[in-house]
Amino acid sequence: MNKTLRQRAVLDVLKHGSIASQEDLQRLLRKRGFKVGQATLSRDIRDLNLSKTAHGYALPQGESGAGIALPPVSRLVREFVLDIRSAQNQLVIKTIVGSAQPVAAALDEADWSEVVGTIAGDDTILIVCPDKDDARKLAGRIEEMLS
Amino acid sequence: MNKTLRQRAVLDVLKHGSIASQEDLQRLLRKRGFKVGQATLSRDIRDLNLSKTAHGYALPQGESGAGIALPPVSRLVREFVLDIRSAQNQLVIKTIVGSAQPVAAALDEADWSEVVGTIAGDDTILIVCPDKDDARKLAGRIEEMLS
DNA sequence: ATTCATAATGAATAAATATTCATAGAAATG
DNA sequence: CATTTCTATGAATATTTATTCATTATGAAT
Repeated sequence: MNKTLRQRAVLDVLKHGSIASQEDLQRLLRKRGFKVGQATLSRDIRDLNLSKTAHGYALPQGESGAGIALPPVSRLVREFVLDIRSAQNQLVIKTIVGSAQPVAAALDEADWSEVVGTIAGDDTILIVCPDKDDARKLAGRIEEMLS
Repeated sequence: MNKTLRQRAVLDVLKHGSIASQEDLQRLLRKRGFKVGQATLSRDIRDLNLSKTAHGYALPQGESGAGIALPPVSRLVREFVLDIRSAQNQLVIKTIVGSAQPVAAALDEADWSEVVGTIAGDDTILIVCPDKDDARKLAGRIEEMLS
């Protein structure tokens, strides 16, 4: 039961390919480890203000970037991140199992200058920063979110 | 059987209120004299690139103003306008019966500087222009479309 | 005008989506 | 801890939308 992560995944899926139906979406989400019913997706789509066009579901127009009512990254971090360590220009983040992927995606999307790129396994994220200072700065920022 | 006018009417209806379903749309179109089945509306919606949001059908985003694939005003004029006369700063246009309203709406939307406003009955449109010259100019332009 | 092709359409139906109803799990409250 | 509330969810279902299959108009070409 994890609405937050799932809805982020929905948006992410949308960015990649075009989704013709909720059944499609259901299949793609299952690949990412989200096993949900069609009814729930119908609700997610409403919550995220997606619209259905002849070519599939689309992000809402006006809004900058993505969904209107998205919980902020900080909420994700607080909920799923267990530990943060920096080493050189890198950051290693431990999450509860299964959440690394989506949390990494969210951090990516946050589009912070300190983040060059991320790689996520099952419960570990590696973030590459431009340099040592950025890594520490980013670690600090994320740690604050944990409080 | 009049796809062109009907699709314009669909867009016009959209501008006014929000349409939650094709059944809604069907009802509103009937009021305007278009009697069509749901299947046809489903097709119109596809043709016009409308999208369905949580708050009803909406115009496509990117495009300027309205629908992408709309037949031009000229096509409407050629098909439905029978006669044009100018008098002072006014223009009187005769159409085949029942088409005056939608043709007038289309002329309105064309947003030409010569058109101050329009009033349409059943088979007659009155267009008010800023002055005599404009009326003649507009008459000329519309007459050309008839060829 | 007759024939042929194409487009538009509705009825019936298939497919997709939204909603209702019931349940289970969290979070708050006493 | 027990109780109450609230949220998220799925299964079943209702509603809505898309498509299929004929059928009828419209137009072009001879």
